[in-house]
Amino acid sequence: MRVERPKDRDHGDWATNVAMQVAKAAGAKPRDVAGHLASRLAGRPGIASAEVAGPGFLNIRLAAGAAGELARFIVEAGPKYGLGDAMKGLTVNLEFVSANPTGPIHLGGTRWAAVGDSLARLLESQGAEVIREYYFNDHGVQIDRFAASLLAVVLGEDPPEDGYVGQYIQDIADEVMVEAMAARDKDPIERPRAEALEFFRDRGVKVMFAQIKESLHNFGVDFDVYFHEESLHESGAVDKCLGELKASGALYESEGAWWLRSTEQGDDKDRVVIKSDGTAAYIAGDIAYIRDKHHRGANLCVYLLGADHHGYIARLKAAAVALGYNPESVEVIIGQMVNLVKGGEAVRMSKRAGTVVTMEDLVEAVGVDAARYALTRSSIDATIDIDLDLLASHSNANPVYYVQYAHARAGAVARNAAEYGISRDQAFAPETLTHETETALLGLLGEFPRIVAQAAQFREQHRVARYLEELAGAFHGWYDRTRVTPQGDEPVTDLHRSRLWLNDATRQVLANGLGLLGVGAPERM
RNA sequence: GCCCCCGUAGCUCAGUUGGAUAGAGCGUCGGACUUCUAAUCCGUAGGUCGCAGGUUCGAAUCCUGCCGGGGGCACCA
Repeated sequence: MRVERPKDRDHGDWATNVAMQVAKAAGAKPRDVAGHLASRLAGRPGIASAEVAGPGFLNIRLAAGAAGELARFIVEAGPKYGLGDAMKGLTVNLEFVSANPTGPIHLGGTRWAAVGDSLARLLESQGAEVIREYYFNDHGVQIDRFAASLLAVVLGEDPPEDGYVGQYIQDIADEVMVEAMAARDKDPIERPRAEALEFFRDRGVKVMFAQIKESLHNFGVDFDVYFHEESLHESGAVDKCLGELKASGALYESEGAWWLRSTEQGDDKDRVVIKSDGTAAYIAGDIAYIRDKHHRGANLCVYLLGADHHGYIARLKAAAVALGYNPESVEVIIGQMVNLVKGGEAVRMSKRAGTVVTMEDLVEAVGVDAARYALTRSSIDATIDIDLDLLASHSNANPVYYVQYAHARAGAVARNAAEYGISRDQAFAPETLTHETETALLGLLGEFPRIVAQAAQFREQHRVARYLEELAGAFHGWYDRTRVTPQGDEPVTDLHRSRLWLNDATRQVLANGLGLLGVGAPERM
């Protein structure tokens, strides 16, 4: 059952299918139920008409003043318009990006940075407390390979097998060397090989991580917690956790290894947590990490992962269950991949071919706003193509400008109105906002809170972007056919003043919506 | 083989968790600036919603099967 804005304006301002839904239970025909409701609604304050239509829809038309009052409400609510409290009391640990510190963040990670931050804003808009978290995999063999790659380039050797290549390896190695010299450390390359490797591992990761943090910051994404996997091992948290899980029977022993019952959460097979040589598998860190997140107050752990990590869902939920938590306390959101496109053709990103696009490349090419908007306006279920040339163009193939322009335009209207002495301090006559573009605009403005609440509930930030495009369209149409300032020697009337409220209300909603996407709302363009 | 995502206008994608005549942008074609920002607006053309069944008052949406594209299936991390 729902009350919604009908697609067809002829069907009124609001329409509901309630009569069809309850007809069976009421033992009456849908149209009869609707007719009864219509007669009860008609004549109530604010309602102009209520009619039965089609198989039993109830079409409701609001009195002009009632619809227009919304403009005042929005302007007075300001940045708070659109907020809700459906998630009050919920503490969400939202983990995203978590790219390995062995290189810069690529397009894929950039998508999760934009989406994750937007989801965080959406959850917060509904009253949830959100911890933005980045899990820093600084423990495994890939870090050893990274260190070996740095050392190799300093020594002028060939990169190691499965090592990392690219200019950034040289740059980081240089930076590590410069820092070593400045600190008057012992020259790294004079050290024994094992010691030199450890030196580059430690310093190299620090430098790489600082770069990643800076890129994210410049992208407008700052995490509350940068969590080091290494710390779970160093503190003994992993060992302690594993010991308890063995003792409690949450893990079982087979073929000399200890297993997690991930099949109970839909996995193809159970997963090894403690290898038969007694060492911990990667997943052991994940388990201890989930416990740590809960201990830090999270009652919902959300993971935003790429499609290539789809297999993690079952094992992360199984990990929660093994720890005694509800599997619902772990939520894994899987997003599809990002493709690089040039001239209409897909380009396979390859380090060797030099076709890798990083977060910094993307920002440099198109700017933060265009980048974030392009990455958040699509459903995460859709694979997206990024065409740098297209995004850099200030054309309508680039809807971020369409929305931003609407905001800037509303700002210009307000400035002009001020010059004419039109201000919101004077009369507001909501019943004067009767132009068809005004009815449409007011209708859309009224939907914003519901759009935001649903976007948060379904973890679908793209709904906000799509809504903003629709709202911007309605605003441009209104701008084109009505005027806030008088023409010629026309006097200023209540209609002009009332339209300023509508203009400012629209600007507020555009700003609030863009804010949820982490995209700027410029005053001028 | 099994699991996940996708298939909607020439292209890129929405489609309010089952509603009324399936939408937007780009691209076509044609219009609108001597007055608040033309990064805009108005009009036009374009569809077996991958295919076939099923569920019901009603399906792009839910179920089953098939076809096509992408991703994943380690005692790696």
